[in-house]
Amino acid sequence: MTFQNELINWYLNNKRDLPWRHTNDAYTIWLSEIILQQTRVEQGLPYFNKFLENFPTVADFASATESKVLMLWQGLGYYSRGRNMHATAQLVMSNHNGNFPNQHDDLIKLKGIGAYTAAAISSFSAGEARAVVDGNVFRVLARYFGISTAINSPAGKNEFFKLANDLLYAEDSALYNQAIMEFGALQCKPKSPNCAVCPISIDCYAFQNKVVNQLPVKIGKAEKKHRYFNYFVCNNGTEVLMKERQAKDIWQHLYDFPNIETNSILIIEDTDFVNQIKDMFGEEADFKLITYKKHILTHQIIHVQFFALKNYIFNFSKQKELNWVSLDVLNELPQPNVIKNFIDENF
DNA sequence: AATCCGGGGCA
DNA sequence: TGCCCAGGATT
Repeated sequence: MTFQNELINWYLNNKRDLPWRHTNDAYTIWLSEIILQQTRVEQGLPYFNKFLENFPTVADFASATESKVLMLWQGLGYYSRGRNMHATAQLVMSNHNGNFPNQHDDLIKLKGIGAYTAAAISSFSAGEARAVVDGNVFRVLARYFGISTAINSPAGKNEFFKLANDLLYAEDSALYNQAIMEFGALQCKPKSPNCAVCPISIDCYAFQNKVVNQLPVKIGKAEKKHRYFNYFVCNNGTEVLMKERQAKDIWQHLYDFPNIETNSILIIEDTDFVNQIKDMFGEEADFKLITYKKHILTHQIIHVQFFALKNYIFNFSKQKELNWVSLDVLNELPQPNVIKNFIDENF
């Protein structure tokens, strides 16, 4: 049997029952594909159901507020995906008469849709002969064919894309694309793949040469940057001071607390720190440390300290993006997990 | 070409 | 702890 037929055969016997596999509606598939970018199926599944329930059509998505979209996205991470979806939904309404595109060349122009997602949507919804190349496909091809070109280098991307498209079973690209991804996710896993029961191990370069754990090759891994956020919790019993985060940084358009970022972990006795606080909150400001959390992102380790603040006077002219928010509606504002968790534990 | 953008699961 | 996940945008 050919490589392609082995994968399809394996898929038909081992596939998971996932909701987005029961439709060829481009909008629904788009929802699933954006949610699943860099996200495990188990983690994304409840979000997919939630979005489809709140926004049954692209028109419903387009007419929502961005804040509503980010609320639904809360906790999933990579929030630009949610913001890009919102912009794309509105563009589909204005430029495509509300009909979600299902052709690769139209899809690739939309915000948040790159090479993988354009191939996935066009293949799954229209049967277009485009090979998907995601993390699973990189891994399966690298191991089976013994390719040691780094998958995150431009040369590697070209090589794997060309190979994937050469291998594509064009008569049913959707079936084959699903098959190779599912095979990577369940059988040819990153850690401890079950090569003992693998149907293609006899022709697998990595298995035959005992280099399964050396493939695929990935380069880079920049050092994580340490940042120190010092949040000031101004809670008067009915309202709390919240800040909408602005452009060019993490958690864009999500809400956190007034923050003094420092270059190292700070201690409460630090004179410069105290002066900054008094400049921000007045001479009488009184504060004490509530808790410390280490919050780890892909490229940053954020050391978060929460301070309770009392006897403060706030000068709104210095911080226009700050607003008092009633505790009753606090859960209607999208927040990063570290903030939401703090509120859940302390309010 | 390199960096940024979250959060969670797993060995 | 380190790596990876149905990647894409930005510089």
